[in-house]
Amino acid sequence: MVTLKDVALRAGVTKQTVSNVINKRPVVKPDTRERVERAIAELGYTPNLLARGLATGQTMMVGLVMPTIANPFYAELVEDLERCLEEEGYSIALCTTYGQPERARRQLEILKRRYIDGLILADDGNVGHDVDLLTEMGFPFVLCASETEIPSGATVVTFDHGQAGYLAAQHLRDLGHRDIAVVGDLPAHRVRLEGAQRALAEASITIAPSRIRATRVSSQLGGFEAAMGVLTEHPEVTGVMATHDLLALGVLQAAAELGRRVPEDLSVVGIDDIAAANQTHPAVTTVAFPKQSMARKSTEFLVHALKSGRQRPGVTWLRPELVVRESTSRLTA
Amino acid sequence: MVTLKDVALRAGVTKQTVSNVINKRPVVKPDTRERVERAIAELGYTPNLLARGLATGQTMMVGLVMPTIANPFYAELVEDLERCLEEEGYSIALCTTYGQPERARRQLEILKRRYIDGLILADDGNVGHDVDLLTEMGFPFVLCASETEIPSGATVVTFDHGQAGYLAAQHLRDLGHRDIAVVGDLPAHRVRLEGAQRALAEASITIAPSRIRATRVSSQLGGFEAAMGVLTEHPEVTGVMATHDLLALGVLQAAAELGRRVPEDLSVVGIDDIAAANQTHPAVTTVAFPKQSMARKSTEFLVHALKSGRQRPGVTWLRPELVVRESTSRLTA
DNA sequence: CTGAAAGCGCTTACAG
DNA sequence: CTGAAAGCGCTTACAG
Repeated sequence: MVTLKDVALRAGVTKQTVSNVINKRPVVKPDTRERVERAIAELGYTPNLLARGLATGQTMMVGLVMPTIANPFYAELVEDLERCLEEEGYSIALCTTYGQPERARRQLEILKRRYIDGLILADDGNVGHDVDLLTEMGFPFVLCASETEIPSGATVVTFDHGQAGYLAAQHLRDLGHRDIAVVGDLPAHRVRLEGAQRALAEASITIAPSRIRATRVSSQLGGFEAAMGVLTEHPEVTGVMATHDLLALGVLQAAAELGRRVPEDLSVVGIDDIAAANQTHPAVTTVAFPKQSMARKSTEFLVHALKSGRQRPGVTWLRPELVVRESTSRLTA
Repeated sequence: MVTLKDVALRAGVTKQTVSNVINKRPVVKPDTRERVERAIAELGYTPNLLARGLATGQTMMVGLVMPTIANPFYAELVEDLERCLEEEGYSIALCTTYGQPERARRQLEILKRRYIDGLILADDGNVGHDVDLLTEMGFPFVLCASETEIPSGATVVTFDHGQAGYLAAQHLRDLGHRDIAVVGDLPAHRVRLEGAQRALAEASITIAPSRIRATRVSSQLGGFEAAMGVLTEHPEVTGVMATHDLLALGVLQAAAELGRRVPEDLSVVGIDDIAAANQTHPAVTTVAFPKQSMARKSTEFLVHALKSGRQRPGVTWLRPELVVRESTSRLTA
């Protein structure tokens, strides 16, 4: 393995000068610089990041703490973050917690010993309680918050879930739907439901309690079951809002099972915009969360904290957007 | 930040002795050991992994190079690997390549500079060509191979894709199906198709070329389109094998669209056993790849190479397993 | 079983 | 603009 010393020897200068060249310090005479650069190229030298990290206290690694990447949402967030962080020269150490606080703590302990520069964590509602722990660990961090309570005193980037519900319901309302059912991951998605109710209230529509169906499990299957129930009991429903896309996929299946054509007989709208939502037939109209903005903002805040040396607490709200596809249409009758 | 020195000072010994205690070298007198351990606890000392890495050449990090974790298969593999590696004390640095060789090369370059201990890469058919590059980089690596050509000279863990196709088709065959269609990601999944043909040949069944449909895109939508085509043109088909589960989901949708009940009118079998396959209604019968075994084996080989100091080239084949769910049934008249 | 010294490969003041 | 020295926090022979 070739080191600074080898390069210095070859170029006939000291390690210091080589270091100056590498770090682009404008104190090296042009011809010296060129000699050093030639030696670097000839030897194929690349700095040992470990040694540099030890010397400078900067490892150029950031830790990513996620509940699970088996959930496409987090997987995509990780990829977006990786791209953003890469541009800034950072590599990522990945830790998944499976929502287990004790596991999260252990992972953080290890990251601390590795002296990563900073941390981006997706709040699954557990880690948020550890803001104190995180703060006392001493390195900058940014929280990508889920729908659960927004922790204070931290730098947080989060989505406006109420607005998402609002947009989904507003869309159904504007298409003329009046008898609307909700298939939802409740009470977790309470805020989304409230947003929907707000949109409908503007047209003096209320969702009958009998039309609001909490799912047994938060999956496609759960959406299927809930939709089978509500659509069988209340066939007059013309629009269904699912509080997330996986449920919407289940609603689609229930509609097929019951012989109701989507969107001709039934409009279905979801929230999240997972990839699968655009893979079904018909493709699902949904409300997209700007994941890429979340990645970009989080990176921006973290890098700022890293460079300035101090963290700027506060909450940044990201606005969701309606994506109209094929599963919704104007009420005809 | 508390260091070895602080502990040594507090315990009234030298750094060497503290190091001996930490590394559990059985050369420390019991009461000295206890004194040191008390000091460690009181100070809350944990070794700086960066410094240790520089001194020993062991960072206890392994790099994971994956095409993308947006594909649930790789995401789950990463999680399984994380769990296995964690048990051995390793953290993971994640790199996604998006199947771009040039990107992969850049990522490897950075990992090299970080002096990770070893590498596990999922072969997306690109990285396999870089066995030479990898070998010359000098650290141990294990390849989790995809269906494409198996690189030689490396330590490889892979699935028997032919066997997967065999099991899927054998299942349909044993249920009495004779007119079988294939919806496939071809030619990529050629080996799976050949396995299927082998199983059917045992019962003197051949798949008519008109029944083999390559998908336009390798997604649920692609499966839908291909199935619509083949089922419309050949309504006498009673069983469909999809070369992977995402396609099978599309086949299910096509069946619904065409008013054919699954499994009463049509049996559908997939391959992969992605989570979604067990979320649909009906749940998809499929052939599962033992991802966890892949993670365990890969970790085992890597750790062995790390400890023994040399890599043992060779290919390990992992056998898939049939998982019977609701989308297949015996052919009735 | 314990102590003093050198080294891992960098960077960073500090003289010249 | 360049050189000699100390230091980041560990580990590892090597004496005692």
